[in-house]
Amino acid sequence: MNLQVVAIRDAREAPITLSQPSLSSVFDRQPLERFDAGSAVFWEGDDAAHLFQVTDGMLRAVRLLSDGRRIIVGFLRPGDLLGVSLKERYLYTIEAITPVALRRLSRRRFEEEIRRQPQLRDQLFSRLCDEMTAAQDQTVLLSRRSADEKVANFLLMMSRDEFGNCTRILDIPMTRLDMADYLGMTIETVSRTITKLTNSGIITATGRRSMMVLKMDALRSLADGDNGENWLLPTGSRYATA
Amino acid sequence: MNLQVVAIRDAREAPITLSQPSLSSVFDRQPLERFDAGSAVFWEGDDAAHLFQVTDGMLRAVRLLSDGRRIIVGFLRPGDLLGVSLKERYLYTIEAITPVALRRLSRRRFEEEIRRQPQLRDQLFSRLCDEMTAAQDQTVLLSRRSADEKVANFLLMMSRDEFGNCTRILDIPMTRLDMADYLGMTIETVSRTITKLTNSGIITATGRRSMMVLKMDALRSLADGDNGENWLLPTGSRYATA
DNA sequence: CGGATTCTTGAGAGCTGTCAATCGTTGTGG
DNA sequence: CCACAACGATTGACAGCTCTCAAGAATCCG
Repeated sequence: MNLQVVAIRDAREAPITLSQPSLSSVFDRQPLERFDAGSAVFWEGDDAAHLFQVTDGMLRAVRLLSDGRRIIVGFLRPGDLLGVSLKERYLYTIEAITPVALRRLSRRRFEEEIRRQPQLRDQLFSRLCDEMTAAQDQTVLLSRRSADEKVANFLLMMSRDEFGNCTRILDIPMTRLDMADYLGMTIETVSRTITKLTNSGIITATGRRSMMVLKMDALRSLADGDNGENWLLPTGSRYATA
Repeated sequence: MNLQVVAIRDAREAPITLSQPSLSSVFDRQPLERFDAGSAVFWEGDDAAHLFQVTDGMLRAVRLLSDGRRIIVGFLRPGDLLGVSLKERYLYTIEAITPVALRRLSRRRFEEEIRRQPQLRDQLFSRLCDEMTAAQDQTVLLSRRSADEKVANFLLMMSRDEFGNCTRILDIPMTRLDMADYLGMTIETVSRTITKLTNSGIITATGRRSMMVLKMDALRSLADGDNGENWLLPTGSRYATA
């Protein structure tokens, strides 16, 4: 569920034959570059001279508003492409949340490859369309959903690995502030919501930055906004809404 | 500020030479089709068999969530293309707000034209990128801004004509519900906010569905979230925040 | 161990949503 | 031309949710 130009997730469904190069394959020969946690790969406003493919680790795409508000446009994981744009300058800052490994390609060379291989252009185009519908969904999530729904959706997003499979054990490398700035909330509300989910037995903390989903169904129905069935407090049910 | 695949606004900056056909020129020979206000051009889930270019009037792109919530993804004006997608089915319903005139092209023919003229593909690609950054801005607008800021931004959007020029006289053909579902608010809050803007002398109603901007600067600073300078109540200033 | 950072928790206020009543306009039919 | 219904818009009262401000707890790192 990455946003827009932020990250173009490569197709993983179809096995790639040698005669049908994939978008990510153009990065294959590039050397690995490593960035420490907290360091920036590029800054908003920089000359958009390179594209990167994430090989390992997690990053965040950050935008700063004129009034100082900070917005996280998306999180990036292995397989994502970043820096795809037809603009002259990057529209957001990319920062490493964990130590990361990337492969870099100059924009010039990337565009050459795209030009040389029309299939790549089709792939890119198709990926852009997918990203846009994802952006639409994110817009809906942010504008019309409660804190519970937002956090539930976020946890579900984190529960999917890079291949789309669903795991019960979540690795949450980002801080509460990152989550808040991604979901359009404050860190306090994020914290309170997670506490509520924990108290209701839907999730349990297994470490400082990891947790486990105990009731995946409950989490899913929360994420969809099915608030009718009081999921909170199996006994006592102070919050009964029926 | 149209969203994503919803509407692809054609380039208007550069004059188009005959040897450099524009995206919209492929529609030029198509006959005009007219739709009454309130009627639908196509429905969410329909086979995405056609593309349309808006010639006259205003439309809305609507999505319905599983729980019944209604979301307006964008408004469409003359010059906009709609139905652009690589998906099999339309992702939203298009309804005419006013009487509209459209030109229709089958998707097959549109794709043929795109294939035949690589420049068109470039234009389309570039337009998609623009729309995605617009979608990003819309996401920010919805997630992190107050009712005042949302409405101010909406009015500014409506104050721009199809060529990007700014007018003081606004034509607002859509209902409060449309605005509410676009901005992620309720009709009551929309109404209250507009009343507040009117009382503060920033806008004034000139008709049932039209208004005039009296203080464009104030509207702009509101839209940007500059809430520090108490714009409300020129005298009395109950709302002083300094 | 001590400081810095992050996270949690609490109390209170403000904003927006909900419910409900009223007003104004539009359109229809007598 | 007026009465009336239908619809949209406005306004009010109230509740609930989220933010703000603040303090304290937990964790990390030197």
